[in-house]
Amino acid sequence: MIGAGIKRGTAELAVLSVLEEGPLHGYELARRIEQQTKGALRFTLAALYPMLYRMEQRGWIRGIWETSDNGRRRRCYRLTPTGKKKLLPLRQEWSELFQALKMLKRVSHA
Amino acid sequence: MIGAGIKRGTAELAVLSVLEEGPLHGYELARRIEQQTKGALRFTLAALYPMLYRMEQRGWIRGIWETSDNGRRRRCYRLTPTGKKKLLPLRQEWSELFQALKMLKRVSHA
DNA sequence: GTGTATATATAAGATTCCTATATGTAAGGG
DNA sequence: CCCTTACATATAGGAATCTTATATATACAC
Repeated sequence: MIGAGIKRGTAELAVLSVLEEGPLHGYELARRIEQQTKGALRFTLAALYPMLYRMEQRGWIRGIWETSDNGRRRRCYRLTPTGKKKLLPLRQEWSELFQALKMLKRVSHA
Repeated sequence: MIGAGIKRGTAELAVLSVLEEGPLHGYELARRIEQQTKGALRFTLAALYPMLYRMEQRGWIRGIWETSDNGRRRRCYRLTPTGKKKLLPLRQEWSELFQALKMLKRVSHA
């Protein structure tokens, strides 16, 4: 059975997927998600920051403060080994959900 | 852009999809969703009933009280024309979401 | 010095889903 | 006749996620 969290957790998968490419800070993360999905998936920063805290507390990501070239202070997040291990089962859960919805569609058209 | 409701609204699509096959009451509805998705998608009745009220208030479904052969009182819901019209765009939204998540996956594997 | 882009943060609110609980009928076994 | 299981609807309390709105602060261009 698909867990309860999965149905809402689009942001979780999106963050993990983007961080898989490399470390990033929140502001850029939001832009990448939007760009890579061609604007289809979009998160406000107000939704993202609390999400990043939660994921850090779970040990999926780790953030460190750094100063960029322009002298701006920002928090750079990277995937932890634990977070990396979560990606595959998370994607499988999503895949299950998609298949389940397809089944409902198929039956109703039979 | 994908609307906010879509990411959580699995139950909504499931209910509409199953009701598309024909009128049903809540209890049976829950069983059909579980059966047709082979147990992958499952909703408790406590989650379903409030959902049915909301959908009725929006005019997507309409429920009427009836007495079954065994003499049990139950509320039978059927899709309204408005509800039927919502199904296609809802499925398109879901499709968009799936594609968006696939894009994130594809990029991260490039 | 004013605006725009960068960057993080919190508060208040809505929505959806869950567990737990309550109510009541019908059918079958012991 | 009592107990359990299946049928059937309903509400309360709580958790999680996402939204809008707001606050703060720096860098750069005009």
